[in-house]
Amino acid sequence: MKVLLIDDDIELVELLTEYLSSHGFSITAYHRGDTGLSHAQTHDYDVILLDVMLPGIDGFEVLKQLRQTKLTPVIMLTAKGEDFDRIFGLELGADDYLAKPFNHRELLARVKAITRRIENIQQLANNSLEENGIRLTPHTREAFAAENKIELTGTEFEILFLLLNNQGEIVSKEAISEQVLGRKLAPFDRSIDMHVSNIRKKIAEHIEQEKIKTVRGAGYILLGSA
Amino acid sequence: MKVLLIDDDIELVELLTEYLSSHGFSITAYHRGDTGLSHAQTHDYDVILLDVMLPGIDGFEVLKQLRQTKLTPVIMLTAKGEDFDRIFGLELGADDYLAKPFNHRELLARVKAITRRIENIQQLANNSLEENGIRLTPHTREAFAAENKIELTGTEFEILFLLLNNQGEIVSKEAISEQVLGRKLAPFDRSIDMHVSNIRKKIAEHIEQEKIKTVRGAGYILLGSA
DNA sequence: AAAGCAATTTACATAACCTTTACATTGCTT
DNA sequence: AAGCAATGTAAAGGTTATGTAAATTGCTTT
Repeated sequence: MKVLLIDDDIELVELLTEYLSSHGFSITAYHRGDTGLSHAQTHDYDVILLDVMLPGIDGFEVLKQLRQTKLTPVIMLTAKGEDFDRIFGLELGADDYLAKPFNHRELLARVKAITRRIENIQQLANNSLEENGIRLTPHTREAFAAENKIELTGTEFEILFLLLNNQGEIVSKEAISEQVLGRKLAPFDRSIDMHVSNIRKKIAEHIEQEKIKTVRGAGYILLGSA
Repeated sequence: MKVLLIDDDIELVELLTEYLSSHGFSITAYHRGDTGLSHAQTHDYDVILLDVMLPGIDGFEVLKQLRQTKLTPVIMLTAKGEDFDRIFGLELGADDYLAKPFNHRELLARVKAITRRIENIQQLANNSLEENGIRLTPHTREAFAAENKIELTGTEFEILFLLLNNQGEIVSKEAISEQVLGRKLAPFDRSIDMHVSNIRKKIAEHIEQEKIKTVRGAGYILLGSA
């Protein structure tokens, strides 16, 4: 994870660099608005930490110009006692703010939250739910096993989707019947067994290890990655 | 811009509806988590404002379930004094949060900030769309398949246009009926099937590969480049 | 009113696919 | 080991959605 830090407080920059580095981030720092901006415009970061009060051009202006070309998430940092216009920041496209002096742990939490959110959005933009070699994209109803496309029928897709959403947990046949087939499970209804059998067959063409485990008397489980 | 508001505070809902309406948004409101969720899952909004404390199911659960199928940006609203786990909300895929009581201008700024960001992301995604051999010019209503002009009727053009704008995604017959034909899809209405059949025939004169795929029980999908 | 189109409906063929049946197998209990 | 219930699955059956030619309707133009 790459973080760009634009702040003229040398001491703070050093502290943060050390702290974030020790948590697995790689940090690049600039101390002026103008130079920081041109660097940000030409390089890709996962998050930018941007001080409001900066030599060169101020943080708001940096954000405004940056937003004309980049969507990189920005957390704005405000100096102690500084009168910060949060609404203005939001309108310019800031993603979060933090008032100095701030707790390092809180900064870390926010950076992580933002990077995770970006990941989530990208994942959702691909529309995929990926786990242990099984990937489903609800939007297009496509399914992949170990990156090989498999053709599932509507019901098969829904069942696998349900299992994937409850990965590692037992899903009862009753639940599958009600949620996917839309009816109560009748005593000798073997329909779900058949669907599961067919799904397994299709997955097995690409993945050797059995993914859908039967829990006798209880239901089915989609095994987790471990 | 369409906003879905899920909040059980009737008074707040009325105030917000009035305020946001006056700024050009159209508002739909639900007062329970369960009903709000099922509506959100089946309709498209630009932003969802979601209260955390809700009758039915709580806001976190609504968000979690919604995120399984929809990308709609969500701003979470927290009641006064409520202990809100912000990081948890972000992890579930919330896009922002706001503590009550909040300033209306701030809410508006955040809604606008989010819709703008989403637009940007969508724009970026569209720019990377590859050519798939189908080209429509809405202005002159001309259609081309592999650069050969094809003659489409008005309805055919509209349907193909809709599919193209949702390239790679399933478009249901219901959606086509409502958006193109301007009426609800009736039980034995085969009109859309015929239009699709005719469009396919015309495309097939110039492109061998089937472009419009049927997803049984779900709708049609215009395939991307691959 | 006839002609010309486009949209829709009808009618039937076909394909997809869900379910049932039937029998084999597994796993648990006694 | 026997017995029983649950599960696996191939094959058959039946239902529903879809494809499409052809007829019909509806609208506009001539």
